[in-house]
Amino acid sequence: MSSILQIRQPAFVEPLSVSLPNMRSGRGHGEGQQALCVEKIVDWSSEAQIAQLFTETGISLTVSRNSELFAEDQPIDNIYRVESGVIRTCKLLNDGRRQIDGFYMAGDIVGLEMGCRYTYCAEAIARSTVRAIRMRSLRVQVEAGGRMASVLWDMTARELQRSREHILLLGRRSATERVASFLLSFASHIGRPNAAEPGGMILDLPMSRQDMADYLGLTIETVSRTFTQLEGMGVIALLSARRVHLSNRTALRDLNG
Amino acid sequence: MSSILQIRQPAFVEPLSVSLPNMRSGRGHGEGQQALCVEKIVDWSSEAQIAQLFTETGISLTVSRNSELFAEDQPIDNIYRVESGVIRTCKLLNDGRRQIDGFYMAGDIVGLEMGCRYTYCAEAIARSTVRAIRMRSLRVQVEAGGRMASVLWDMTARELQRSREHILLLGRRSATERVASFLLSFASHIGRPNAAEPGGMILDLPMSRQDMADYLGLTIETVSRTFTQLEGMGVIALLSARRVHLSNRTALRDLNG
DNA sequence: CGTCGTTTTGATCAAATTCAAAAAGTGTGG
DNA sequence: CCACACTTTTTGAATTTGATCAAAACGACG
Repeated sequence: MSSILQIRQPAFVEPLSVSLPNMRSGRGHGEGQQALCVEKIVDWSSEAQIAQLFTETGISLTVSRNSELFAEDQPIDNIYRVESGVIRTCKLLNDGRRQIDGFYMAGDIVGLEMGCRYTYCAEAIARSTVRAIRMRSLRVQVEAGGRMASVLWDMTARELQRSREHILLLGRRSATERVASFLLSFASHIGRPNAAEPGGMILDLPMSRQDMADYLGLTIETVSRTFTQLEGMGVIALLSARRVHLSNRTALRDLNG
Repeated sequence: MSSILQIRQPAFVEPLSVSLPNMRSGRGHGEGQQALCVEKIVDWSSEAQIAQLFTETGISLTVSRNSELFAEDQPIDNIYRVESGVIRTCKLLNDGRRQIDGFYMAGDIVGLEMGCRYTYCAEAIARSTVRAIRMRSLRVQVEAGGRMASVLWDMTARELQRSREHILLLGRRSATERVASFLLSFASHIGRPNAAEPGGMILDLPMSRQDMADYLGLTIETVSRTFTQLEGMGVIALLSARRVHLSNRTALRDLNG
């Protein structure tokens, strides 16, 4: 029943072999004070601490467009922090159907998994640079306790939260709502949360329609049609295929369900 | 566009007020040895450790059918371990659409969140008992390091993994695949992974069709139709609405995509 | 300028939803 | 034990949303 006959050829993806020398973990940091409970504000001190850890003890790598950082089922060796470019993580079904879990940009952490093997793969959407550190060293740090243990836990929990938002989107939102929601969350992810830039803001989308479709659980055609539909409604303007002007942020927010 | 006019009345849910006295966190446990990397095997020692923590320092609560353990946006106070019954966690859209994230049964942990407020709610599907411990005390334990820090990180990561599987299901699987997948994963969650019980196994589903639909991103009608369709294919047998005989586990596995 | 990959648009199709109603199950009180 | 009210589940018919198939438009690049 409902067998998918047409198999989309997955984009050719270069494997990337990474081998890092063993390294000692960075020195443990002292007693961290309890995280302040300010809602919706990113905890910059932990962000900085993570950044420092990767910059000091991480190894820099360049991943070219469409090559993979790691593959599904590959033993987990490293964890990565994106320095530039964009990484997508995704899962594949045997018939080629693809689901993208997320897009990771400068400052984001990719590969935060605890099992023995990655359960999804990570590929570069555009030429990217990342810093890698050994997963093993993170584990040691966590067991050592202190601020770092709680920061890593926190990061994982935040990822889980994002993931649940994604579940809601895929399970219960219409195509229009999905695209609207995507534009808004990408805009805020890019680091321009809701600054009321007068006249709206311009968004450069680094990913293809196929990537958006695979993230949103739709087809390219539907994504494309929804964009033109939103343009017709005066909510966005398409400066070019990948350059969108969010003219009416409020309307967009209303559309998102 | 695509406005949902008909608003499903969300099932009436009793609020539950829980207030626990402050408690001291359990004593820190000593140096844990590195977790063995045996794939797909549940780490029973950490499971036992968590169980012990909740049993020793947790407060027991009973939640009646359809009453809530905690609500979305409520400040995070406790974290819970299910002792009996079934808890569902879900998110609501303002027009009443609901998405269920997961079903939690004996031994499962509910409410593992790091922000200030819950981002989803938890309700009992059937009368359940849970043990609650203060989130604050867990944080202290994590910062203290040791085995517990890594166990909690691990649990959160495992939840994230489950969540990504759910994303794949909602984004890229057909109705039939979703139901097949649900039956299999529920069967293994219930603790009977793939024991080749000759003649198949009987599964008692504690949740309504509405709950399954809201978990699978479908409607009750589609779930019901899919069940009868699977029965017609000889893959399952419906002993009663909530009692399913998985006659052909292999076929079910093939259906799941 | 021609080629190749991406995006848009159009026409048709199918899967799942919606609307509607019958059937089955549950619990209550006589 | 049965009658009655009420909820859940199943089934049917019509409708809708988004998918599929097909082709044209667009853009980047040699």
